[in-house]
Amino acid sequence: MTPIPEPAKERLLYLMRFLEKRSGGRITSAEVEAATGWSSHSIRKDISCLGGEGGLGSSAGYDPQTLIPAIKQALGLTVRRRICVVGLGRLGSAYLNYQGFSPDGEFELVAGFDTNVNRVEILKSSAPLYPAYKMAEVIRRFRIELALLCVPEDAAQGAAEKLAASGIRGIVNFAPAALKLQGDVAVRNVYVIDELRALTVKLAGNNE
Amino acid sequence: MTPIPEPAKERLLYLMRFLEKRSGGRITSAEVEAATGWSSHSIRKDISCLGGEGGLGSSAGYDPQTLIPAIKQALGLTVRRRICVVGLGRLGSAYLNYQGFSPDGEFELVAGFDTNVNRVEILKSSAPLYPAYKMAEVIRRFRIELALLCVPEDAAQGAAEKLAASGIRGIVNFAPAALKLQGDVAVRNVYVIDELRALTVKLAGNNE
DNA sequence: TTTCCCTTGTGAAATATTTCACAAGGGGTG
DNA sequence: CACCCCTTGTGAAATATTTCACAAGGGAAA
Repeated sequence: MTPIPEPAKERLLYLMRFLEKRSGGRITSAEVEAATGWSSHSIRKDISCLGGEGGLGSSAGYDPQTLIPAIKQALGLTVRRRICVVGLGRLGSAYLNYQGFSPDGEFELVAGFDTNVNRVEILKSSAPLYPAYKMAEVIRRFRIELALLCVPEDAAQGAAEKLAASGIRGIVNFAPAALKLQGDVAVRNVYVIDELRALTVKLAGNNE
Repeated sequence: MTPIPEPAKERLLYLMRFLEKRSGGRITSAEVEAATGWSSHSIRKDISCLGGEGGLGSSAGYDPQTLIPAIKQALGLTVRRRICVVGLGRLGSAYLNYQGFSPDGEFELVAGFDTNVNRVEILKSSAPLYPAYKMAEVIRRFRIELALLCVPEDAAQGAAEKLAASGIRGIVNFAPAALKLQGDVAVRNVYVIDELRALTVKLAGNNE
């Protein structure tokens, strides 16, 4: 089968979230267009990448109950992954207590790390917390695959290297640093200033 | 001049951040390739979109001192914008105290809002806090253009509509909701589960 | 000065992605 | 059943983006 275009993957991810939140029965490409702004053409094309899995049949439109698993399947979101939070400052502890990581969900939060031993002892959390020097050991022991990197900017590169050396497979980087890593560690950068800048770029673009 | 491709804008934004953090003199497209993984060809092409502004001349490579302002200029990042935080839970208060929004920087944080009046009174913050019902008034009075939307999922759509009605121009949405808004409000969605999923998709893609 | 090496800038070719147009098919209604 | 309306699926055309190849030019060294 022809590979799924990169932009289509991003759209399918977003569509999946939209479907998960939405109640109601079958959904048409026109409804998705109204909700997202993408053309109904591209939505149908994206869904057709899933390999004929999508809806059609009894009534018109797609059945979310069928479509969501089809997207997960096509995108490889079928196995559960264990994750950890590195850096337990304001942002890190916000994610530590985030309710979206349920033990029976897609992602299971199994550890938090911080260099500050005090913090590790004082913070309360449903996941166990460890001092940073135990990172490699804990990541290996629990087979943690993904990390939320929430340390300050100047510690980000060092912490990322430690994570990579411990065998982590992917990092969501919240620090404003351009991480440079050996090996095949996937990185997604999330940085609020860049998001604000991107909004500004869109605004400026509208005036042309 | 030919418009800047959308993917190029994202790269330029990232490149700008990289340059801001980097010390040292002129930078070559080869160095950017090593740091980011993009081909040096596309980097040169991106920079050439800036309209001949980039480096060349005295020594080889680009001068960051010239390049950064050129990118800002081309992308329309020249005016300062006032921003606010809506929803002062864990995530919202993390951003309330984020040091990256300096009064003399690109973005100035001038207000925080929450429906919980208690929180508004108790939290300490360098920006003034207001109860949610004053949102429209405060946004208009201070000409706030952008918002960080940090409310819980079920309050997101309502708060976003209120923001839109108050004349906000752009929203960074941290809630797992697909916002649907009238008018020309720009939206960027930031959702940690989607980022984790995107990492998983990359990992799955590597095994093919 | 001349030569060599390393760089950028850019039109053209190769790819990738989106948009389009229309065939095909289900379901309800008369 | 026959018709109509509304939907999806998809090859082909139109665009957009990336990659390539190479001309051009600065700087250092002999």
